[in-house]
Amino acid sequence: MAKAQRRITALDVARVAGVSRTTVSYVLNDTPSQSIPQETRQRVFDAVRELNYVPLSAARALRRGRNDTVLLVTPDWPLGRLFSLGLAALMDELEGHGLTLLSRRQIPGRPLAALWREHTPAAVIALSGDEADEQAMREAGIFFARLTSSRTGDVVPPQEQVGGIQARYLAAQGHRHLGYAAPADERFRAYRDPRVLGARQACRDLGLAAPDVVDIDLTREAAAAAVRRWVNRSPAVTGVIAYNDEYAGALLSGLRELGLSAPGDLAVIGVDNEPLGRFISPSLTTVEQNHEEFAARVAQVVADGLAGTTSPMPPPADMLSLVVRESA
Amino acid sequence: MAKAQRRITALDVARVAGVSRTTVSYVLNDTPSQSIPQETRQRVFDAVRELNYVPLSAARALRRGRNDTVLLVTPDWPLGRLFSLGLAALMDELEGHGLTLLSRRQIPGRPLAALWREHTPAAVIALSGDEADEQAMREAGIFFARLTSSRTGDVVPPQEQVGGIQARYLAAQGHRHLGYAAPADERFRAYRDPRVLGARQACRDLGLAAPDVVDIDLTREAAAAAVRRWVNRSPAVTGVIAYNDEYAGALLSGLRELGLSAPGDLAVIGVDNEPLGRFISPSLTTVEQNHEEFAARVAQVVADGLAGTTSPMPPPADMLSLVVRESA
DNA sequence: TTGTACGCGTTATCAT
DNA sequence: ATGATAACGCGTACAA
Repeated sequence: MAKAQRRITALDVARVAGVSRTTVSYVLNDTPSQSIPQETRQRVFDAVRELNYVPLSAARALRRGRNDTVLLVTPDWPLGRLFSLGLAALMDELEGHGLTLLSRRQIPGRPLAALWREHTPAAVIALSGDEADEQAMREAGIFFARLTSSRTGDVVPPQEQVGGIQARYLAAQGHRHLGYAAPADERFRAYRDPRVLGARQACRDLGLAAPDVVDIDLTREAAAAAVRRWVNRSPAVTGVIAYNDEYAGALLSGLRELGLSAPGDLAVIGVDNEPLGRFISPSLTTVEQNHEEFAARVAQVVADGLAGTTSPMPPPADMLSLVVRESA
Repeated sequence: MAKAQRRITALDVARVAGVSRTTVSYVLNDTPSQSIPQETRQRVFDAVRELNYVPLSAARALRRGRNDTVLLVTPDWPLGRLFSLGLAALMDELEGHGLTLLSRRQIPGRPLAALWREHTPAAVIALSGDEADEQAMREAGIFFARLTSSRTGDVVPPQEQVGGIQARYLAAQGHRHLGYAAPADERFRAYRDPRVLGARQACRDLGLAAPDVVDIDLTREAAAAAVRRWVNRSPAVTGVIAYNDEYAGALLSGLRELGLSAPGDLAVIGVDNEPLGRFISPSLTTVEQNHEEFAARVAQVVADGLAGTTSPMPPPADMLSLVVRESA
């Protein structure tokens, strides 16, 4: 039985390759200030393969002062669908850039600094962040990507735009009086408020009355009640913006219960392009947030930031697409 | 302007607290073999707070030979919905145990060892793994959690059980001749095959004929064609198992196109409990895989494994629940 | 071109 | 009960 065997270090590689440990390091990091003959390099590579040597990230990090990782700081409220699904994609994208994603939850009281001081990542991704935090990280040489920022532009699609797209589409279909089915659940505030705001702004820009916002629970009964309110209103609401496809589904269900249908009696538009939306009747018109595109964009911003390249950062609206079907 | 300031180390804490570095380390890790007077401990804690000291994980890892991280090795085929959604939850759960999740994609050619040798995690989570890999990790003192294992029992719900539950439910509703709507897309093989197998086994156990498996694309037309085949068969198929809710939705849509309906003409049961399933008509009967429970279970297994506790590992079937609605 | 030597911050062994 | 000191593996200035 083999005794618990020692780790294979760069020194072992050096011995096998018949060079010094320094040379191994130079070759593996191809240090620009050193020129190693090709033959020597090959000997090192051969030894690496033979020994299955892999550098210990902890030692690298200790020495270089930073890890080849990206720290994702997640908020304490529940992540939306865009984020949950984008997470796996983000990991892949970053790995393509030689980076490993690790994530920690943001504790409201605790300062952000505690997290990156502990992990010393190459970059930090956060939904939002103090000016002070950002400054401190800059000084520490850590690239900081803030996903939502009113000043520098967002990486994440501004939720205002989501509401705006919905409102404009309904208006384009001839609807003059809109409703908004918003979640009563407080936990969705972070998404709900900007979406409602965006819809309201779009209506104002279009010269329409502000949408009639109704907070509903996610039940057919609550949805039916809202529908009744809208159709009986005068002037009647003819198009309604749903917070997401789930709420849109509830509205469709409520309409059926009342013997009404979309889009004739009430047009409905959702958000998220849930898989079932295309198979229901009427099929659901919706706004899709492409989470893979989202992940790719975030990864690109980080990679560019680390490379010192000024990230092009095209408008995030590209990540939003309108999926027109039958319900509106 | 402050010059790029030095890191705050345990030595700084020691100086402020008026003790030695060693004592600081003892207090912070409360080393069992040492008993430090309460007053000294407090002085150390105060100094830590005052200086906002946070231990550098890289240095810890280098010295202790392992990180406080869990390495998730993901397969190279696309992760299912259970996994994608469970990922965020898994991160949270592990953080609750003082662990940080980091993930790397499994490269088919590359040995698993390259990954954990580099990161030296406390534990590794993988979908599957060599016997040799497992052995090597055991020797290296790394806990290995294999999510699917035919021998030791799975952490992830066996997909065979999913198919079994679906088949048994339909049988309990009186259906004697079943169909299975499977994805034609090759990328779903890893889930598709065990689910079909489970359904087939359940049918055999129940004395039913094997389900008529039809591979379909995710379109209404393909679904309608399959439906036509089933209802015209003799004996007619009266209940059909869908690979997931999306395929179930396609079937429902196909039924409508043919002027038929569920469950009267053909009962349909799905998998995943997609959000829209409860609002469509007929509402969708389905098997739910609770991804949060899944994440919690995985985290528990890892935490128990690290603590040396023998994990209780109750049957993963708890993670599956039947959601009975109208469609079957 | 290659080798020697030091330090990164922490934990653990051994004295005191 | 506390302190001095030696590793952990790697990168790099400097010497040869």
